[in-house]
Amino acid sequence: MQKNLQFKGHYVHHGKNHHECELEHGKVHVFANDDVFGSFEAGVYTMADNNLRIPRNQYFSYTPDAHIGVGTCIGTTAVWRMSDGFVSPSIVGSDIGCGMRVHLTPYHSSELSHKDTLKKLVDAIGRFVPTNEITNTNYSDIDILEVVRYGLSGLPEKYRSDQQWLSHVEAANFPYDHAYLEKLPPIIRKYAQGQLGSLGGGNHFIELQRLEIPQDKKELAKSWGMFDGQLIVMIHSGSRAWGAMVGKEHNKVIKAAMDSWGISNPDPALIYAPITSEEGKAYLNLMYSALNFAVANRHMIAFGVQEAFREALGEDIKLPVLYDLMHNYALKEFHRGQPMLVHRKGTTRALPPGHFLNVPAYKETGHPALIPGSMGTASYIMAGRAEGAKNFYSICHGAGRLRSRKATKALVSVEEFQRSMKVGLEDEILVNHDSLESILDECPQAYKDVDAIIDSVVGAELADVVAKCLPLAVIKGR
DNA sequence: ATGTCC
Repeated sequence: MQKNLQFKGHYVHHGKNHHECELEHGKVHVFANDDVFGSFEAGVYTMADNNLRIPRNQYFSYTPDAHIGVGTCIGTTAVWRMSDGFVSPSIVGSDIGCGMRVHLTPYHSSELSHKDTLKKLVDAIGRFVPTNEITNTNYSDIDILEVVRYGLSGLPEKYRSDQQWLSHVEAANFPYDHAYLEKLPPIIRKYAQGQLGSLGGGNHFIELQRLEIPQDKKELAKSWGMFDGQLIVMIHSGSRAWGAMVGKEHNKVIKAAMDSWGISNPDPALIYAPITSEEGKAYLNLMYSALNFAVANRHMIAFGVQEAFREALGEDIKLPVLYDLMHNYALKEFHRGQPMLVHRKGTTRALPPGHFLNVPAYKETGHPALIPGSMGTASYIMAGRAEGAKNFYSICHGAGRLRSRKATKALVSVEEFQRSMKVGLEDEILVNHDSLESILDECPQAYKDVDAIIDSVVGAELADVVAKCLPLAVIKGR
């Protein structure tokens, strides 16, 4: 048996980068290479054990980017049967529907790599896509109720920007019982109306990136419309105040219900309800409203980016969407012959070629799985493998935070951050902030090494790298 | 993550 300094219990080595750790209340599957596995903090196992106290869990795992979160680690895949299982706002995460989107451009990065051009683009994107908490994007012709009811299909015709706008997304619209919308505080609609198409803060970003495609993936990449050196736009955002409020409200309601049911957990922040309970149903229905908002929000961010390209470059170009998917949600999926509720908190679905859940456009190849790195480091576009079935087709969602925002600010200097962004050098990564101080907690030193995370996933045969995406410029909120 | 805190 291999040694893991952090995990004291018994574990089975299942295959390369796949460990099954026995805890008091069940098992957690960990997908990580030896270095990453050895670096896991002890607290993630306590957290797993608390989660495994939730009755009738069918599967629980960590991707290599796993780290401590509220109630449940970010990097968790947790599965219950629909018939007798549980739904947990804590295992969805606070930013419901948080996810990734990539748009392709017709440009080779060398055409736009001049600093003045990039600066112009960054500046324009900053104006067309607000980032602040209090935003007013002024899409007054969009009915926010239509958006949360029907997702992308609730957007007016004029915002349907390209041929692929509805077909190249993980989910354009989640149907649910709209009567539950009446239970939300009315003020939420006002916030949402002003926030649609805005980026938000924290780890959310828009990046201009350059593709680097491995030799053996050139053909697949070409079939996805990608080429070596291509300039692409990567977007990371979620459901803004709408999802935050849905989560907050139901945390309170379900917490009270747990008390009345006599359910308790060592971690008071871990909240869960039977799927068939009224509280569980209410959360699931409104979670879908947040997923609808999130995908429409990313679509509208991309709309703003396209307007910015048009203004900055003076060309009427199209930026077709490659794909849009989420890494914070609970989805009903059929696995092992029955309907299951698959929670992914900071994990990304990567369906393999031929899988029936793929959208038609990617049925043959599997869909692109979009994995962001930290600021100043590479992001990745992956493709799922059939072997991913062992983890319910979940892979990592990014680099994964290494240290808290507070600890990062105490440890890393602005100068170190500037060096990471190559400030002053020829290949400086442009940022939409005059000073990096206000976003110091987002520096690469705050995150794990994304290359080690990707190596873990590839080694575990969950997915392959189709393209490495190198950052040229980044737009962040604060 | 979040109109970031009752």
